[in-house]
Amino acid sequence: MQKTKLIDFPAIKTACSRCSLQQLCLPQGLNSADMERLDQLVKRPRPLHRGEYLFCQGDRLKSLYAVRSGSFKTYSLGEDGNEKILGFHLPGELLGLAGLGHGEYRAAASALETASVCAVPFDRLQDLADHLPSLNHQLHKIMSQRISRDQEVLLLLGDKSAQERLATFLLNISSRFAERGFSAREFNLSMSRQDIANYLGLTLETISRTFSHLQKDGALEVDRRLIRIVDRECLANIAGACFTDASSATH
Amino acid sequence: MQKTKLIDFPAIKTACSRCSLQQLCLPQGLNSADMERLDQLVKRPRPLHRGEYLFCQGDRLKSLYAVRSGSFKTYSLGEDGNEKILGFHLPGELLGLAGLGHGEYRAAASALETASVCAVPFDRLQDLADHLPSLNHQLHKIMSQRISRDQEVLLLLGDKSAQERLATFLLNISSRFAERGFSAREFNLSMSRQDIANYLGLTLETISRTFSHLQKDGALEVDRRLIRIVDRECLANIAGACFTDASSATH
DNA sequence: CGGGCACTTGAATCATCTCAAGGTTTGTGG
DNA sequence: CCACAAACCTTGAGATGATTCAAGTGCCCG
Repeated sequence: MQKTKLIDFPAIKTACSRCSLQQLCLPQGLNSADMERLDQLVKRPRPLHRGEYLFCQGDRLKSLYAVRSGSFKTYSLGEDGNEKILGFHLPGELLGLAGLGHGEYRAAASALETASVCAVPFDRLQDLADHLPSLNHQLHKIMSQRISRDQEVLLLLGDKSAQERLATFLLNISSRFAERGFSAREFNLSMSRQDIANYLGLTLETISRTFSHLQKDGALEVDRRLIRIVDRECLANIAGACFTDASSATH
Repeated sequence: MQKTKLIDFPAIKTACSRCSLQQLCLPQGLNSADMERLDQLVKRPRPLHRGEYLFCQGDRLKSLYAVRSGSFKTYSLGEDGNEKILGFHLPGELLGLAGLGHGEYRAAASALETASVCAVPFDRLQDLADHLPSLNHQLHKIMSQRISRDQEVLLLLGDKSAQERLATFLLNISSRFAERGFSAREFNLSMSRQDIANYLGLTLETISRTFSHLQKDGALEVDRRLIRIVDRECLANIAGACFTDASSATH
């Protein structure tokens, strides 16, 4: 009874064709007829709260997910039980791609804050892609970009110092916020220091000290999880100039 | 005149349908008619010598390459000029995938030893994939597996010690050799200590010391680049058991 | 045979980690 | 609304694993 209301209401409000994330997401480059067909596959489950799982490592892969709002972390669990964070995911980004070749999710995904997703049943997406070259190419593109993004992280973890890693991380987050229409200068991190440390291959204490240091250098102002980039150039220098964001606005 | 001979001869000898790498490579899962169509796209350029480039970072992406024999490294060049190695590539593996979303290669690839490849013009591959779902799905699968393989490397670089990294690396190489019909116990590394160090985010000296240490512990016998795994279990324990290869033969 | 390159080993240094204590914010129940 | 606990963050001091610098060996190729 009530169920119908609860499902339909957000479905109408968030059709791909009206979604502000269209250009960052799966429908990018699709004409409106194709987008409509994609839209029919998409389910929009109830929002998740901080800490809830979207999927777990080893679950059978049923759907790919596009982040609609909020943010997620994906992480792999070692048998010693401790997690290693593989990535943070903002609206418009796809989750579950690594599982596609194995039929099961390769990592767990959990919400860092209240968050919602679009779920796309994978087999139906693949069927549709078989008939819509434009969708298929977009899928190729997204997967390829994911490969090159992961490789940038390899670069980061390869031989950079704590300062370089954190500075690069912040610039990366900043430009991803900017792409989504938020401020590149000032933003709230949705993840804890512990999560950042884990992701960057450092300890919580080192992250904390490095934040203090960047602040003392005048590159940042830090207030708990609120970050303001005061001197972007300084930060970029510290990052080792390996990060050149020609595009990002100072919005 | 002579050109014709030189091109045709290897082309006949190495059609996908007769290639021993079929099951590891792009044609996996294709029926013979489809494989034939793929085969018609494939060019097989002259072999490369040690140190020669297959492509450079920033080159316009024309083809994907499948390693046919020998091995390659892919690496990204920082503007400070030093390289960061992103991966080592054995026969059957695809090169160039990260560039597909950008239209240009994101890293350089050079031969570690005399090596040959199959070149697949990317736009024609994409056209063909648009009409052959089985090929398309295989492409998805390969890209997805690449994402999850890269993520395993993130795990490795995240918080492992030098010993854990090198042990994991060797077990990984070993099982990849085994998949290709070579010995899992004894093999020649095609890359230098410097390359291994770079890849694992360590220094040359640390790699050298760690080899000595693993040898002293009785896990390995090392003679220059010839590695014999003496005590696989010991090596796996050192690797942190994060590496479980249920399948690999002791061939 | 000689020169160069790849590798090994040692000793000192340094960045990050570990351990430990203290502070601040947030949420909860009285 | 306050008191308290839990979670999160900061800072310090000492330990440690990897790096750097330096010397030396052995192998390959001309």
